[in-house]
Formats: sequence, structure tokens, C-alpha cells
Amino acid sequence: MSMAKVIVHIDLNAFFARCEEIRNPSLEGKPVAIGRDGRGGVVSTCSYKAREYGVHSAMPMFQAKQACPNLIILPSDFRFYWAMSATFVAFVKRYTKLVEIASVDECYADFTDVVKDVKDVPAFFKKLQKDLYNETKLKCSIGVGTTKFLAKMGSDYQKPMGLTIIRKRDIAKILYPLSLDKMYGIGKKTAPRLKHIGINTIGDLADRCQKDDQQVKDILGKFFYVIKDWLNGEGSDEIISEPEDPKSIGNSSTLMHDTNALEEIQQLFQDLAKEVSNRAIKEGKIGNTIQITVKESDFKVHNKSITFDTPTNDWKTIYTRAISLYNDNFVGLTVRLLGITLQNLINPKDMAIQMSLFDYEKHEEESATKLLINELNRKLSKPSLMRASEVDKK
DNA sequence: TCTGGGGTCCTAGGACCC
DNA sequence: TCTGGGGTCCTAGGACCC
Repeated sequence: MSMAKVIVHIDLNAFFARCEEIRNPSLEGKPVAIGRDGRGGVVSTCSYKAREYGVHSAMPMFQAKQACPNLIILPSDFRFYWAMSATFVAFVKRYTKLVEIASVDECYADFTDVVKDVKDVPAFFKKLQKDLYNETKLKCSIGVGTTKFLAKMGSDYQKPMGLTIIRKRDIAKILYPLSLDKMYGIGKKTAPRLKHIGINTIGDLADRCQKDDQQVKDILGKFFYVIKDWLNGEGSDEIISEPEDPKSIGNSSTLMHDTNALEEIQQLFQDLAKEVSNRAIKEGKIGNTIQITVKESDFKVHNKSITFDTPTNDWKTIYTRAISLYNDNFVGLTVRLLGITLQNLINPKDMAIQMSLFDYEKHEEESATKLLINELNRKLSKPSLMRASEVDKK
């Protein structure tokens, strides 16, 4: 067994709202929510003051306004948030290059070689937290553990500006008493199903996982084994510091009003296709599969996808493929939202290399095989037992 | 004025191939 | 005759996260 690592998860508290407060300090201490104020608008993030009124992420904006009449609503400014995020990551990278960006407002990092003595851990990260605040005014909560899961649970344990250390031997004391709703990976569909079979806390879940409970296995599928490991303190501790290539690029939009007018739908698909195309080109990706998403007035969501031999990132091709999917499946439907996603992404260069390599191998194999058979036939001076074309298939 | 938009991963059935 | 089994790809739907 290898030495336990020091894995850290840093979460920027109420990140979008905090960014706005930093830009405009007069907002500080006021109820602020970020998100669109209009049809379909929801709260993306809100300040801690707004939370006192019951406002929370994903809450419809009209409800948030009801809950907090003097709520200050600001549209999101992603360029600014990404710039602040980059500042944050640069700060963490001063300590270690082993940083994994998990999203715009959180990262994992491996501090194993940075904090030599375990006794120093609490003071070290308290200072890091204060330094980040003094330099950037960003607030963060920090989780420290031996795995990414434990670090993640730690950063969520106390907010804002919290610091929680969860070693393997702390799991029972810190995590077991928590409600199942606090468990990372268990969402609002699975939690009720587990509660229905008597699992109300993380401790209950750990206990039933330990017993290889069949009911729990049936609910969680292969995720059962991941969770069992997590709660045994044996999850992943690998920091993936190289950003991974995107596997899909999509864009979707809720219409101003529900519609079944083909013209409006075509216009939106065109805009979506252009946006997807632009981003694919920026990422240097082409994709074989086009998926469209259609949300009906009653919120029922449908996806249709089709895969082509020729990958693309050309907006007209994406548009044509999307529209034909729509015409074949949904014409006449009254829709609320439309989306296009480009999937099965590959790098055009890689494809060129793969193709040429493929052709090369095919040629090599054919000629080599034919030579071999001809040689054998010559040596045996007999009619061939096997035709070269059959050998090729093996 | 009801209920976003960006993703990832898993499941499960059918087609197809060997 | 009574209907292999493994692997991959495609497709639809769903859960989850931020």
C-alpha cells in the first residue's frame, strides 16, 4: 500500500455573487442573485444574504423575488467569472502544479509534497485561505482528505470560509451522521429510493454497502462499488491536471414563448447551429453525431440523434442535419426549448492520421499476406490451400 | 412570469459481426 | 432439432453535477 496523499478540494463560496461583490463592493452584505430575470430565468448563484431569505441555486427567479422582494438581480458575466477563476487557479498553482480544475469555481489539488508534516495541515490551509482572501477577496472553503471524495465532502462540510479535514479514521465521526442528501453523487431521484428502504444517513448507506445489500446494489448499479470504496476511504486520489478534450459541444435555448411555427423553429436551430459550429471550430473538433433536444410546453424532453460517416463542424451541415431530425420526428409539436449537440468529437488532424495509418496498414497487410502465400505456394509447389483473400479476413 | 444551460456517465435494447 | 455468446456501435432516456 502506498502512502496516503494529501488531497485538497477548494470551493469558491457563492462564486458568481462574490465576483460581483468584488467588482462592486456596495453590493456586499446585500441579497444578490445572478441569473436571467425573465421567462425561464433561474438563480444561478446567490449571496449568503439572499440565502437567509430562502433563495437558492436553481430556484426560479420569480420565486426568488417572492421570497426576497429587495433581491438584487444581476445577469451573469462569464468572461469576468472565468478571469477570476483563472486568477484563483494561478494562486493554487503557486503551491503545486498538480491541480485539477473541476469547474469554474472549484478545483482539486495534490499537496502531498507541499505540507510535509501532518501536524501543520490545519494551520497551513487556514493561512492559504486567508492569503487567497487578502490577494483576491475571494472566499473559499477547503476540504482536506486522502481521496478526492473525502476532500470534496470536506469542502462542503462548512461554508463559507470553512476548513474540514477528513482522514480515513474521521469518516465515521464526520460523514456518518450526515443526511443522505449531503452525499456527493446521490441526487434527488436516488435519495428518496434509498430512504424508502431505510437509509437516511450516510452512515446507514455505508453500513448497507459493507453488507453488500442487494437492494442497495439494485438501486445504485455499478455505482454501488464506487460508493462503497468512497465510504471506506479508498476512492480515487488521482489529480488530472491536463484538461481533457470535450466529448460533446451543445447549445440550447428556451424560446420567449412556446411555439410550433416552423419559421421560428428554423431560425432558432440556425442560431444554435452557428453557436455549436463556432465553439467546435474554436476547440478544433469535428463530430459525427448530431443530437437535437426538444422540450415540450409540458417540460417533456426528447432527444433524437443520428450518426453520419462524415464528421463536420460546418454550421450549414449541422443545421441541415438538425432540421431533418426535427422534421422526421417533431413537426407540429409546440416547443419550449430547442437544443443542438455535436457528439462523437474527434480532432480533424487525428482523423487524418488515423485514416492514413489505416490505409497504410491495409496495404501493408495485403501485400505482405499475398507475398507470404505466394512464397508458400511456391515452396509447396501445390495449388494453394487457402486463397489470399480469405487469409486477409483473419 | 411558474421550473436554465453547460456538461459527463450509465443503462438497456437492437443491429451487426465473428 | 429450438434458438451460443462476446464485442462494438448506435440510439433513447435518465441521473447527476455545477
